[in-house]
Amino acid sequence: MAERSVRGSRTGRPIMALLDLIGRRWTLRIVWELREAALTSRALRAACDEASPTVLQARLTELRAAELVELRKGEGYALTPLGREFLQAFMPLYGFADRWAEAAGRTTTAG
Amino acid sequence: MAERSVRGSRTGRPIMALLDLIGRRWTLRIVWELREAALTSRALRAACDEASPTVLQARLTELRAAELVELRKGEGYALTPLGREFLQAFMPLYGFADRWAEAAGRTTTAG
DNA sequence: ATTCATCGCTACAATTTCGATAGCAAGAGT
DNA sequence: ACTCTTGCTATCGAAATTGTAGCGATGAAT
Repeated sequence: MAERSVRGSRTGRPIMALLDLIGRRWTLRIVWELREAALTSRALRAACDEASPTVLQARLTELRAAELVELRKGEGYALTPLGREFLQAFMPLYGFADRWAEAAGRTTTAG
Repeated sequence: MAERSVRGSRTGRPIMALLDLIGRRWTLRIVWELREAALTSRALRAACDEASPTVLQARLTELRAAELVELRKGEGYALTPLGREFLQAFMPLYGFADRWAEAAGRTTTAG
């Protein structure tokens, strides 16, 4: 089977492709900001701390090719069913983030 | 509380810090390659498709600061308990990757 | 003690990517 | 036609990544 257009990691294992896709700036953030509702490109930009449209557009193109995000006429960008499935699989990390901030934050940064 | 040294996303929410940490090239890959056993810096490099030691070292420093990875004398790099907890929270995405390759691969790439 | 291999790690230049700003073409409403 | 918003592109300086070479330290064998 042909490989998705992801950089490096030519092992063919899906996890590598996924690791590569989400291991880019703003990719995860974009998915995260779309978790509740569809956002127009500008609303999304605002949600992402006014990140430059250059990168945002590049990431959105990648996410659309990956079928995690789609552009709906009159609504803006939204998660596809597959995208929502991804988000669901990602959620445990949201919970971990809190425990991590609690544990690591206590010892590394000032408490 | 002082913020972890993560780029951007000054919201203070742990998830943003985590999103930012793992949204960098090779970060997730490194954690992934350490999932089973400790690896020396060179073994890790080999596992990561001979990625340049410059980035690897930078990511390892970040991961050590985040207390997800530690350097053990005579063993090399290994996941900390917190790192293993992270990996556990990440595992659902491993399962998703397969479904994703199945679903998206069928429509985007040749099938 | 000297050789040798391996370890974690760094220097450096070239390339790639990102960031910030400005602006375009298309569509809807007036 | 005018205005406003939307998705998207252009440009260029700044920053990150890549690729290669090599450092000092450590441990084992001679």
